Amino acid sequence: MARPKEFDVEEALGSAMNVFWSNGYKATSLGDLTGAMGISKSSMYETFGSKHDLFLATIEHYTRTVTTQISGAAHIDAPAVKVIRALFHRAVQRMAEPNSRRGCYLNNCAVEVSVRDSEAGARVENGLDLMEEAFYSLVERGQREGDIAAHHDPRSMARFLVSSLNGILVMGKAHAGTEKLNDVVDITMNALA
Amino acid sequence: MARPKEFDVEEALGSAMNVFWSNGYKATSLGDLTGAMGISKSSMYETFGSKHDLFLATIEHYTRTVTTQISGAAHIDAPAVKVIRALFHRAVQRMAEPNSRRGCYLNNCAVEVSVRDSEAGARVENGLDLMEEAFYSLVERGQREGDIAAHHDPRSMARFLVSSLNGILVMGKAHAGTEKLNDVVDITMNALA
DNA sequence: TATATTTTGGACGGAACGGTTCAAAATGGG
DNA sequence: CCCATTTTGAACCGTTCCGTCCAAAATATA
Repeated sequence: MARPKEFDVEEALGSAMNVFWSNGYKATSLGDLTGAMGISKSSMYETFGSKHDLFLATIEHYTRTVTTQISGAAHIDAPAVKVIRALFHRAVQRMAEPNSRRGCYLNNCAVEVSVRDSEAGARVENGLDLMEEAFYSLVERGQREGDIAAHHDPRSMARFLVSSLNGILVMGKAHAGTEKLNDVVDITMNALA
Repeated sequence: MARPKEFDVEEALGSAMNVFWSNGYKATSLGDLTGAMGISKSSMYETFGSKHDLFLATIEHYTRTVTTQISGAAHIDAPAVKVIRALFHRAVQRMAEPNSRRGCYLNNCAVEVSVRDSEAGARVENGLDLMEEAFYSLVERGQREGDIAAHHDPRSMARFLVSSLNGILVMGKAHAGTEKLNDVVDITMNALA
């Protein structure tokens, strides 16, 4: 038989995503990518096709990981509102760590390329929809638990949460401190009541 | 005497800003810029110094225009909450027009370059602070008028509004429709009460 | 060992990029 | 007309970039 693949495709995808995430699409060179992925340029083209194809794959990769992450948190045995608040606080905390101030990958992609790159745009839209879906089930549970006012449309509320989270992450890119961001989180959580 | 300047510097600055706004910093070439500005490469370097210097100048230019715009709206003879709502609705409407789906320039700059370009980052931060200041006076007025609950800290509320607006604009980059965005606006406005 | 496949590194091409420089043309006031 | 200044276009440099290609080395199975 033949020589088997030596590198884990999914792991290389994650490394590439991290570079795009930190630097953006245009500012990332092939050298940056292959360096982080730990493979040669030849293998990259063989496996993923092109820089752009690789980019699209990283968006899907991110969507896969982040939605399972939120969904995982949703099944924690705690009131839904507490879970939501924890998700927001963790996001704020991330923005305070100097090496993690990258925000949401979908957010970054939406801003940098979504309008001009329809292939990337479609994947970003899909990813945000799945994020909304994850929040949707949390909102529904919060309403059943009585912590979120029943008169709210859970669909709109889920959208509001996704939008707010993205807004907070953008603010975190410009402002360093976490206090300002936590103020915003508090008001956001009050809107659920 | 000498030959006078033939092009309006402020106007050229606006044209350059529009290109950066639509394409991002990295994806914008000198040709794109000089083409839109209607001047030669030589004149551009003579007047602005470099692509990066020009970029920084456009951020300041945007801050100048957008803050005077919001401050202008703030002096309209209408309840402050109505003014705020109108500002949000206009932003949503802009995202529906195919050629205006560019979001907030400060937002775009924050996402694309703020973390790695400290010079740009400082200017973005300053711009967002001034936006917050414009909303702050609106919130204070809204509280005096009785439309915004007095127990809210106006500073935090102003931050919340800036953050929410940015979140909505990011969502608008991925999702085409305005209905979803208006849902978010409604919930945001409810948070003021 | 022979075979099939993966991986690598490097070379290469063609293009685009940012930035510099210069000479010539254009312009308006003295 | 003369002069100071602006504007232009083009040429040029060195760099970086994406993508292609290939031959050699590495590897696991039969």
